[in-house]
Amino acid sequence: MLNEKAEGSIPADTRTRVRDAAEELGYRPNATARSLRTQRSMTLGMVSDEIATTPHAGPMIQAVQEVAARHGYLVLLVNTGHDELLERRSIESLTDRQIDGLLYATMYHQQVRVPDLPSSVPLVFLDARPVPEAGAPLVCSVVPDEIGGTIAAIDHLVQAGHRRIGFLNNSDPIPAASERLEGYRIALKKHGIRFDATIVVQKPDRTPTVTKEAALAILDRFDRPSAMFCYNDRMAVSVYQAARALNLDIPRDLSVVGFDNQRLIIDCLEPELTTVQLPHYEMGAWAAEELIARIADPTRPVSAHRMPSPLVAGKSVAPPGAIAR
Amino acid sequence: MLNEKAEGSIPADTRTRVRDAAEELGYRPNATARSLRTQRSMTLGMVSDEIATTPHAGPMIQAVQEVAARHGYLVLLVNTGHDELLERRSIESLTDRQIDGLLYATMYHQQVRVPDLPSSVPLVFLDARPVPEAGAPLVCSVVPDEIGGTIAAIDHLVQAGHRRIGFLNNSDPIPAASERLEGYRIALKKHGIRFDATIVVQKPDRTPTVTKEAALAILDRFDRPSAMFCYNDRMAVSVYQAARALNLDIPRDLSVVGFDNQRLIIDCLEPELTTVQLPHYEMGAWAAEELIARIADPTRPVSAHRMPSPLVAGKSVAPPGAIAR
DNA sequence: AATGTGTGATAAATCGTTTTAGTGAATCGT
DNA sequence: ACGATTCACTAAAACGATTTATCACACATT
Repeated sequence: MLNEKAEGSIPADTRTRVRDAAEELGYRPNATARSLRTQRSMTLGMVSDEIATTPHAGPMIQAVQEVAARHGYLVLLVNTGHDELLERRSIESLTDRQIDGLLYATMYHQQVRVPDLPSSVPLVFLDARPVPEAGAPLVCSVVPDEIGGTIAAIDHLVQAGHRRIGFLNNSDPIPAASERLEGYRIALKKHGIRFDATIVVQKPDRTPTVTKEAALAILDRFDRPSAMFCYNDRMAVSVYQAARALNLDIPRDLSVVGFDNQRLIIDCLEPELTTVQLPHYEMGAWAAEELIARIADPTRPVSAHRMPSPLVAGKSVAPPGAIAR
Repeated sequence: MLNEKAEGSIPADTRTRVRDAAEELGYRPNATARSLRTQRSMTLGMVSDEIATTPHAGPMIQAVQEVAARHGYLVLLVNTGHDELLERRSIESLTDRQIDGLLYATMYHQQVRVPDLPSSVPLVFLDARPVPEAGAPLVCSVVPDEIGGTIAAIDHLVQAGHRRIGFLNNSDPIPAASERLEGYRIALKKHGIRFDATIVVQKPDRTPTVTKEAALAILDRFDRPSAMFCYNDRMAVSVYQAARALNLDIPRDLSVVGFDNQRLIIDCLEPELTTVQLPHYEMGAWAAEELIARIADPTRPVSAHRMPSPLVAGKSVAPPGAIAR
């Protein structure tokens, strides 16, 4: 009676009277009963490996949440750490609650197995890609355009006049690292610059001292690069520290470009770091939109989207000085 | 039949046979139907003002999520920004879904009005306190012990030998700022140190340049303090930058203590910043536990908890040098 | 032996909606 | 004016579990 379906059928004044009365009494339809009857819960499930440890989470969750709200959905959030059992149980728990769709998010660009899930539940990967297995079901995904972002960074440095550009990369076996290396090679080739393995180093992330030593090793040489491209902003911090230790002024003696656009880090750095934006918000929004569209039309073609990663200019890039020519 | 209630009644082998069959068929009880009948959804609602803009969110959400999972609950997360209408609609949407309890979180210690909510739904404030109004309903809350944390910081500095301790505070009208100022006064008094308004300055947060200028103004004087206590780690960054501009070595010429223990920031600073931990994880866990306990027993007495904020020692504190005596 | 008590199994009611079915009246076409 | 179709409205069924009611039967007590 209170729904809009039977449009012309009821006299307008009656309808408004009833509606007013309902308003008056504070009537709210019981969503649980409605879900039970309609088999739709207007709820999206979101599972992710970790939320707290990485600072990327915020914008992604925020975006998913906003898009969901705009379409009348709410988001059930679960983070499972890397506990397989917990993950399985969480997903069961979500499907028990009749979620209309599931977002599977990881906190950095990663390859993951496709979780078991009733095939009736639409699924979208967020900042993750299905590991390419034979017979694995196709599933929608959105990841950052690592290669494009890297090329933008190198282009920017080359345009500033740099030809000798070092790369401090992450050694972990993840797409983010390998694709940025690939982008680096592509960009060098594009500009006719020879790849020099002596100024490319891969170190595990999360050990600032190791990173700093690696940066020192590259920078404390007569043929040091005039610019450093870093896997992320945190590693760029180590480069800043190494540069200071060697009395190199940024950007006069050394240009630096990071990755992530972590404002918290960048605000600590003088001069402000030039970096590449990881489009977490945009990916979250895309994934949520895609999922909701897929709920409406489960047959729509699956797509693997790469979200552009634009350069964010700071003040850490300048033409190379006289020394590093 | 599949529940554990009728314990001794059914022969053991029959029960296991039935259970195995259920397992085999992949039977899962429909949580929606169960909720409808039992009026319990095993779901907690969590609304917060903002998630993405502040980096505190992670540990709080994580803790809530973990505790909830441990008790068999899932968390419906909504963030409303500062949109009153959206907040009201979100809370309605949550109660429509029969949530068993609601966490109302803010991203920094704040006073908030108590949201309207059916009185049957237990409510706990997280990092927020109800604004003290006449006739306002009492509600559980957990906030950081700002005063205790501040005292710990000042004690630490005094123990290192400092007597002239500046304070760079936030000027926003929020409990975090006023209570830290209160803690500062209490700690000084405790150690018999006179309050000197010329080395206490309050500036709005989020404007690093203003903060840096304020720090410069305090430090570029013959009677500059030998130590600075800062409202948060971000402000401490400005102090570091001011100190460098003035050629003051930290900690030799100036000791610094921050607040928040933001690892992302602290990892950027040399030397490592001594700071005070804001117990986000612990508060989240407490709030979730309290909420779940309150669901089980709605009559339990309301409590306003203050979570200890311990000092986290870095390398930015040393005995005062000869100059600043 | 008759009554009362406990027990295990089966049937029915319930939760609050949506959806379908059904009913009588009104409208329409020929 | 009669049969057919539409229409507004009421009643009932369905969603899938839990909870309560019913009932027959065995057992124990007086």
